[in-house]
Parts: sequence; C-alpha cells; structure tokens
Amino acid sequence: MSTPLSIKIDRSSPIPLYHQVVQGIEGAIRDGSLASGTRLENEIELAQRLRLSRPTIRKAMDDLVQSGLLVRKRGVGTQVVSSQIRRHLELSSLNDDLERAGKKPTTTLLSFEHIPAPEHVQDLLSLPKDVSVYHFTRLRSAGGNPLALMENWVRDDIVELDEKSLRAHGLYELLREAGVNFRLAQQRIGATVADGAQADVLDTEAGSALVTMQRTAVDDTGRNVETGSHVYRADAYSFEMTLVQR
Amino acid sequence: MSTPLSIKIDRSSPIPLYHQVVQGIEGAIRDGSLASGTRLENEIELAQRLRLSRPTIRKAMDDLVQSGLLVRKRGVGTQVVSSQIRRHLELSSLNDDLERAGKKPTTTLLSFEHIPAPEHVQDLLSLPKDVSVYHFTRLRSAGGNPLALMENWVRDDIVELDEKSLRAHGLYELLREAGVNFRLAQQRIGATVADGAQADVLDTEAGSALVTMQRTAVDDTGRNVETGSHVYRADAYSFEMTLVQR
DNA sequence: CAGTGGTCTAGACCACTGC
DNA sequence: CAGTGGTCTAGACCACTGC
Repeated sequence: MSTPLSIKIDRSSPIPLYHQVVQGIEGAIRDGSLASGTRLENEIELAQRLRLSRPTIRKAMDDLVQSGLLVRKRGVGTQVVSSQIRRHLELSSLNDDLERAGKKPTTTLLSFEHIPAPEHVQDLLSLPKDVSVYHFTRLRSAGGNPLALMENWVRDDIVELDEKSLRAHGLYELLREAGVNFRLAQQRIGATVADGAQADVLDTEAGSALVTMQRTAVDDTGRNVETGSHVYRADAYSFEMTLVQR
Repeated sequence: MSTPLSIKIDRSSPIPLYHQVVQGIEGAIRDGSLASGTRLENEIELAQRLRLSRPTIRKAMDDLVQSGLLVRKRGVGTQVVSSQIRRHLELSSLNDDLERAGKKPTTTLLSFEHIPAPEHVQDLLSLPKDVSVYHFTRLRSAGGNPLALMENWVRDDIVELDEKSLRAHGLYELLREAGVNFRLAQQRIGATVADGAQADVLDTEAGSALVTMQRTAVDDTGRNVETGSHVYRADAYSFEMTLVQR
C-alpha cells in the first residue's frame, strides 16, 4: 500500500531539488493528502516518477526523518508519523507561539555594561586575552505580561552594542546584522524558585516556579559568540523538542 | 592551513565506511590530535587520501556537524568546534553521568495497574479502541538519593508488563527486549514547585523546585508506544542539549 | 581568481523484513 | 523470495568566500 505523491519540481528554481521534495511532502502532510501512518512510495519509484536521482530523494527523506515527520524501516518502508506527535512538533517554542498569536514580545533593558570578561565568561566563550564583553540584563514580556529575565555576555570583537540598539532590537537580530551566522548552541534547562527580586521583576510571587536556561552559541567560524543565563515564569513558558534516534 | 588526519579504513569491517570516518575523526578530536578550531582538509583531498568517494566523506561530515563536533562554511572550510562547547556535549544527561560516576540508579515501583486508557492517554498514544494501557508510577534514585518521580502509560498490545519485571528492569530495556525500536520522542520541559506528597517521596522540602518533563515516544512502525510525565529534583537534574542550525 | 563546500546524476550491490 | 531502505562509487557543475 502506498500513496502516489503529486509534487511539482521546478528545475529553474533556485531552491535545491531535494528541498522542493521536502516542501512538497511537508505540504502534503499539512493539507492532509498524506495522512498519519500512510506509507510512502519506495525511494526508487519516487525518484523515477519525479525524474530525480535516488540520492536526491534520499537527501529529502533524511531531512524529513530528522525533523520528525517521517519514520523509516529497512526492508519495510517509510511512513508518516502520527498526527498526535506532529501536533506537538508545530508548537515549537512558546516564544514563536506568542508571536504568531499576535502577543508581540517586548523587551526592557535593565542594565548594560562593557567590561573585561569575568573568569567564568572568559572560559565559556574561549576568549582571547584582549577581548572584553558586553554584559546586560533584559526583561522580556508578551502581551504586557513579564515572561523572562535574561542575563547575557557577548564578546565585543564581533559586534558593537549599545543601550540604544538593545532597546530597539533583539540580540540575535543585531548579531545577524553584524554578519554572525549561528551554527550551534549548547543549552542546559532546569528549574528554580523565584527569589524576591526575580518575583518582583517578573510580577509573580516569591517561591513560584521558574524554568532556567543557560546557553552558549557558536557561529560558522567556530567562535563562541554569546553566553546567557535566563529564567522564565514556569506558568508561561516551557521547552518543546523532538528527539530523533540516530 | 589544514591538518592531515590519519584514519584507518577497514573495508572488510561490517562497520560502514562513513561511520569509520566518523569514529576516526571523533577519536582524533578526543585524543587531542585534532585541536579546537583546527581546519580539516577539504573534502575532496580527504576522500582521495582515504580512497573513499566524496559522498561517503560528506555523509561522515554531515553526521559530525549534526552531533555538534564540526562547523562548516561554504567557500571556507570545516573546523573543529571549541572545546568549551564540546565539554558540555559530553555531559549529555545527568542520568548517564550518574551511571558513569558509579552512582547506580535504582528504581522503586510505587503503583501499577492495567486499565482502559483514559481519554487524554488515548489521544496522546493514538490508541485503537480495543487497546488498553499499563499505568504505573516509579521513583528513581541515584546513590541512594531520590531523584525523579515518574508516571507512565504504555499500550498493552506491544509488550506484556507486570510488577515483577518493572521492579527488575528499566522500562526502555523491557520495551527493547519486546522488539520495540524507538525512532522519535516528543518532549516538553518545564518547572514546578514540589507539593507535600512529591516532597515526601523525593525526600525534599515542599516548595522546592522541580523540573517537569512530558514525553511521548514513537517506534519505527509509527506507533506511539508510551507517554509519561516525570518530575525531577532541580538540585540534582537538568537537561543538556545541543541545537544545530539546519 | 583559487579554494571550498553545496547540489546532483545514474547507476551498483547489499542487508534486512515479512510473507 | 520479493520488496524495501542502507551504503557506496566516480564523477560533474555550481555558489560562495576571501584575497
């Protein structure tokens, strides 16, 4: 049993062929023409029908398996993952959800300094001796409600930051504009309870639950660009992720 | 500038050639012969020197980029990520850390029942009408200290569970023995504060921070095999992960 | 302009699965 | 045994980067 996919391939498009296949299958899953659990055609048949080589088809399948839309089994076939799991997938991060829901996130700059790197930051960012850092704390709110308290350190030899730009733009937006292409981030997620100061800023009770996140991000030249320590109101934020067996 | 890697390829081994390359590069990074930030040879040169095709080399590189050991940039090259980031990588989950540290995790079965699936579980597991579930709660400790309180639901048409086997074996161990090959898991991580009952079982104070995790796992035939809701003592557990730009 | 990774082809043979 | 995904080859041409 298999379903013949109808995917249009445009060989004059700048979008790689394998990615057109990814988009086609994603679209078919989204609009229901490829239902949960459906078996796809085998790779060779699909390649012939779309007039593509099998490696190109496999590259597309690899991406879809990696993103959790398909599961594959040798000797058996490839099928669409159940909609219950996919529904989770689409939630991604609450931050994105909030933006899509029209609850525009806003950011308040609470402190800002340009200083020699403290030792733990020097270590986390693998800083050369002569590089200092920007250190600042921000409060992020959504729909007028405080959501996250964020403390960050950014090396100062990649981007020039000041209070004005941080008030007007997101950190990652500023870094991307400065030519930074992020490749990797290392995250640790845990929990804590709000102390008085945190509760005050986040407009909640001392003793309420907070999600903690420490992150260090690496760019495409291998530099550790920024590291941060964030706390989120647990009643408003959680981390959603898909783990794929490798 | 590039470093000539010495990797032995054994064409008679059952280990795929690309994976031998992955292991070789992982090994060279681990033992320091490929230092942080080092540029690798370009793919074509490496392919020729190892007498492999370029697609095979690229498959290996893709895996290493995906696991966060290498970063690549078109037109520039491929290099080893900084050791500060890699050190995090190796921490993986505290659970593994504890096992490696010799603090053998132990599990106590707190409750066990075999019941028709509650509606939310039926939904999460996409259960057919005639399938019931096992529902049980367990306490996991490490080095004698309570660490996690775990509540799980498992569909009953894949594996036969009873109290005896759950006392003696891990859930995933039992499922693997029953022929289940996990492919995907969907997780949500958040925070809460311990209520009296949780604090009691976890040997901590009411009001202390807990990390929460909900997970649903999918096997290679697309079935949602199990779903669970866990809480961890925040002073003993956190989730570590590497995010890779796609 | 030289060097690098990104995409693509048209095959081949193998290992595993389920009947 | 038929059907499927997993691995591998030996190229080709392109797009981007940094000098």
